[in-house]
Amino acid sequence: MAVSEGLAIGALARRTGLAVSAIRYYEAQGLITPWRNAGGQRRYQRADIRRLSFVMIAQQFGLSLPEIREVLSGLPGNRTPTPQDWKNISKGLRAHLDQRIDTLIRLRDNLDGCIGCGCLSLPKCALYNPDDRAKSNGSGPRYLMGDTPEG
Amino acid sequence: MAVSEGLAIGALARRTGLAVSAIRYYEAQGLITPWRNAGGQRRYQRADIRRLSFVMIAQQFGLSLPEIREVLSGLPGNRTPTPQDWKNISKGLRAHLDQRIDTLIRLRDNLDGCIGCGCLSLPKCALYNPDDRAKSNGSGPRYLMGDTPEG
DNA sequence: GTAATTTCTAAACCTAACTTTAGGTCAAGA
DNA sequence: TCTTGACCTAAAGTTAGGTTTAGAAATTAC
Repeated sequence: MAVSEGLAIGALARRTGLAVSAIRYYEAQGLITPWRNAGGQRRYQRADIRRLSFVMIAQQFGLSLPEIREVLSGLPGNRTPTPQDWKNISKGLRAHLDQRIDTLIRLRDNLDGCIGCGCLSLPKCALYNPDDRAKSNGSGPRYLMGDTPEG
Repeated sequence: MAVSEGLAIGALARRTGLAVSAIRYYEAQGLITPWRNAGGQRRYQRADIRRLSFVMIAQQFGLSLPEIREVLSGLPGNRTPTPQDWKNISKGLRAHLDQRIDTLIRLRDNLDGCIGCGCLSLPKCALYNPDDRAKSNGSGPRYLMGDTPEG
């Protein structure tokens, strides 16, 4: 089995820990592009192990598959990615992760002062209208914990 | 409209920013329990505004609806919750959030040293076999970014 | 050469968290 | 009173991220 023959999908699955069905699904989502052998079976490059590993890590960081596809598009298409190539696209992940951590820390720091404060009066509260919910729809202001002060 | 008549579902929706359909869904999930008026329509207490606000905040913290139901079960059933009641159940949220933040910070601190390091050799990597993925199935070791060193 | 694996495609199924639709009832205002 | 808007139920649809199934073809092992 020459190297040029590539990896079968089952071998790639064993190397990455992913299910075969997941790998085919990722192909359908444009995250990985195998070629086909004479019999029509998928064949993968060794570099695809790293590619799928990157997908798994990025998922843990909270990126959706379309977002991961976007990040991966920063890799060179005409050659096997180098360590520097991976380093480059990882910067975007880092920024994404920093932002998520900041948001959570901000929420945490407001939890005691808000739910726990005893006033429960809100709109003053910092948990009022947080980022994620604000962008998710346009249906007017939201009053988290938003009873009127005397409520 | 006496206070004892309670809030209609549309009023509750406006006060919380939630969709009417979402409030009915939460009822089906056991998160909120309105009574019915003579005509069979749902009626809510003013305290339910705060209850739903709590649900929304807990969701942002990453809790599932069953988990939130569990947390809410710590509230007294026989009277309107006091600020201290809310403070008490918020402690569980705080712990949950602390854990999530720790996990993300650990992941972030390993990102540069792993994807970005240039070696890409892994299983040595700390991103290898992280918590969430490890518990999610038993299909053997996982080699995130797991090419062999010469790959 | 034959048997056992593996792989193939397409389509259906799954969970979470909701929304939408359809057809009908209730409530509030002029 | 009448009309309009709010509300009701049940069921189906939606999105993300996959898994499962079924029947057929390719590959590998002996």
